[in-house]
Amino acid sequence: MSDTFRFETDVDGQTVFRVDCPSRPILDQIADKWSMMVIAVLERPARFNEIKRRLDGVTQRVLTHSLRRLERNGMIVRTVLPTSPVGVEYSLTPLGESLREPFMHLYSWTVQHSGQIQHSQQAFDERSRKAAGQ
Amino acid sequence: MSDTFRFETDVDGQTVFRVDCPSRPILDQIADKWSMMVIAVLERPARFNEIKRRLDGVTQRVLTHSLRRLERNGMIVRTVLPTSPVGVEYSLTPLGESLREPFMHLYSWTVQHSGQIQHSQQAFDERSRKAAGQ
DNA sequence: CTGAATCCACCACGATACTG
DNA sequence: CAGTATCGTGGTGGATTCAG
Repeated sequence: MSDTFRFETDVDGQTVFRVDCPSRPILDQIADKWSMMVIAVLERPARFNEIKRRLDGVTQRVLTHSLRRLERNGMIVRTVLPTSPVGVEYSLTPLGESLREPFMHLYSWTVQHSGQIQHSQQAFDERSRKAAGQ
Repeated sequence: MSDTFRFETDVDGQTVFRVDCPSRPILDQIADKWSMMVIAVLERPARFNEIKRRLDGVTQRVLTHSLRRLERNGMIVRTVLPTSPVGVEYSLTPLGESLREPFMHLYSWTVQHSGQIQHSQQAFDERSRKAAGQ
């Protein structure tokens, strides 16, 4: 097994996900709604307000923080354009580009199954209400 | 375009992710570290303590909540075993099963690139410290 | 235009204790 | 074994204001 997997050990044929695996905090950061949509939107380079407009409902603060984290993780690059007033363009790095495919698969899955999931949620809540009623 | 996509509109060739898209809250719940690892572990049905043991570092409370949400979303089923003392077995539904592939792709990506990401983070923090120092 | 800074409410999570 | 209940706390996100 690859060396990068050394913190995910097998015990009796069962995979154990260890706390000290380096991928833990990473996974925590990339498994995030806004990160996924930012990566999706950056198929082409875009400026701050364009991203904000296309990510309907995101606040300025949250978008700024998301972009900072993505930049820190090496998935996007931030370029200040020599315009007046200043413009800032965000674009994917090769690393960010390579993340698009797994992200888009997950996103497509979500869109395709959201109806079924909503139905499950309603049924679950219905059962809960009945149980609580008794 | 499919009807399920009706809340993701295109404007001048640009994809806009709308707030009122039904997939929004779903995506928020699915893009979660623990959900991903629970789905990964449930390749075979497993009992509560087995899942807890294989998800190193998860607290009882958090695992319970994750399992409840996954159950509510119709991705896993909870079965009480007629044993003494009582046992509870969790297993994937077809819906949960179909989520395994996109999840595992994303997880593999994370493990494979965590080294590179850590490096990017260090470089970013280094630049930030220098900038702050001035 | 692209943020940074501040205030504040919420809830997610950890720790701990208790139960059928 | 598989939870529930409670408390305390830090972080996340919204709203608003200020700035280069």
